[in-house]
Parts: sequence; structure tokens; C-alpha cells
Amino acid sequence: MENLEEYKKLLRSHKLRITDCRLDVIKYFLQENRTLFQNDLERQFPHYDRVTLYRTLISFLKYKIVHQIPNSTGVASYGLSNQDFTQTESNDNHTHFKCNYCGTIKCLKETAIPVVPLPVGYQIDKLNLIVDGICIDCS
Amino acid sequence: MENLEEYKKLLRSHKLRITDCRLDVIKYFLQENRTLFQNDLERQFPHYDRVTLYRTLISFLKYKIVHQIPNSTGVASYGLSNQDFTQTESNDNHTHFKCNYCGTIKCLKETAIPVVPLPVGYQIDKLNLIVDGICIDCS
DNA sequence: GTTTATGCAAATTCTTTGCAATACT
DNA sequence: AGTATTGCAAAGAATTTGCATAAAC
Repeated sequence: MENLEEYKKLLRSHKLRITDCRLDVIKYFLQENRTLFQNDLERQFPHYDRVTLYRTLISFLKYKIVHQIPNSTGVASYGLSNQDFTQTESNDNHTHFKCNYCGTIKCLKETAIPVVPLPVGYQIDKLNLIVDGICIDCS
Repeated sequence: MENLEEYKKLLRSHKLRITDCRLDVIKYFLQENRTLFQNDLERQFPHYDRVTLYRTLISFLKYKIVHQIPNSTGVASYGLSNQDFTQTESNDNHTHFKCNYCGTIKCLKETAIPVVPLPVGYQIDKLNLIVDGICIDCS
């Protein structure tokens, strides 16, 4: 889903109002095609209040327009969710690649996570695979 | 590795001094057998300064006595590393299970991460699999 | 007109650094 | 004795809440 109009529909479907800030944030995610920290948004959009960007992410999280990416930095990071509703399966499993050189984190949509044999008694809800290494642009 | 004496040796081998704080932190990791936030340590050991606990974790990280666990919360979390040096392979690949009910995060040592076919050109350094669901104690 | 979103102020929590005092070897 | 560690002070960054104003529907 790369079309802004579709995201407007998505916002409306959740009764979220269409505002400049929300559209700008979505556009930026689409343009950058990578995981963003709130701080990235603050630097990109200094005219929006830090709290406004914070609450934009919170409301997007609530309706899974974005999702949080696990990372080791101690700072929350966010990725635009795959909103392809033509798929029947939920797309809650993600592989993310963190480049140790340039630092960017990208979702590898084409990389499926293999079935993992967990100990008996554990119920799986969601899988996140975090791969650290050198990305294709830096190698 | 569950013996405190072995951890004392480990500290000495890295020229880290044996202090009450460091031993208490290691003991607590061994006892809890789960991922801890710095805040967990602060609540458990209010008589140690917050900064002391912070630096304890930093120095443990430096020598890989602990490692950081990726998580979505935006707060750094730590796990005691597997210091089984009888293994030749580095044990940099981890599976962690986060229970959505009790919130605890545990390292599943017995769960190996399957080989993941990444796109051509990506160099893998480290793999972290984060599994969300319901743990065996809560189901 | 009603309701939601924003901006500002401010509190809270988390992370980090400097320095003098203390503890370890 | 010499060096590493700790505690205290304090700064910086990230997260969160309240409330009045402004914008969306």
C-alpha cells in the first residue's frame, strides 16, 4: 500500500481525522521505507510539536497503522504496517534487518520466518526476527 | 553456568573487580532467569545508586557478561549471557519469548533459530528471534 | 456545533557524564 | 599504593499527562 488516498481511507475507517501532521508522517514513512524513531520525525518536521508527533504515533499504533520494531537501543522505533488487506492471514510476523554500518533498519517483507519449534506449552502470537549485519547498500 | 564462583573467575579474567554490587546483580539474574530492565535492578537493590547499576550493566555488556535483548518498549533490557565456553560456536543468536500476560521475557536456550534465506548481498552478523505469546506458566 | 487534534507547559522516567570519596587488589 | 568502582550532583534525552486553543467533520 503506497497510495496516500488509501491511507486517508484507512484513517477515516478508524474515525481518525485527516490532519496535515498525520498525512506528513505517513508520507515520510512511505518515502523513507525504513524504521523511524520519533526523533526522526521531530527532525524532519520541526514545525510540529514533539507531543503531537508522539500522539500521532500512539494513535497509529492503536489501529496498527504502524507497529513497533524490537531493538536493543532503548529507544522505541516504528515501521509502517503492511496494510495489504487482500491477504487473509494476519501479517504480524516480521523480519527486520539492522545495518551495523549505516544504522538503518528495514523490514524485509519478502523474508518469511520459518516455523520455529518452541517448547511444549508455549502459545505463539507473533514472531519478530531481528537480523544484524551489513546491508546491501553498505557492503 | 549457574555457579557464582565461576562468575567471579569471569570477572577476574576481564580485570573487573569483585564487588558486592556486581555479585548481587549476577545472583539476581541467575535467580530470576529472565530478562531484566535496569529498573528491575533499581527496585531490587535500592541501596545501590542508580548510576552504579547503570555502570554495572555497561561494564557487563562490554565483556558480554550480559547482552541486550531487543524489545518494543523503548527501554533497554538485558539478559545474562550463556557463558558455556565448552561450545566452540559463538552463541550470539538468541530466541526470546515475551509473555503478553505476565510480561516476562525469557531466553529459550534450547530453541535454535532456523537458517533464514536473506536477500542476496546482505551479510548476517547476529540473529534475534522475538516470540510474543503466552508462556507455559500463564497458559 | 460537537468532537477530536494540536500546542504549550510541565512532570516523570531513562540515560549519560564529571568528580570526589571509597573500596578492591 | 595504585587503580577501579561507587555515590552524589546534575545534565540531557525520551516518554507521558493536563488543559486550553484550534481544526476537522
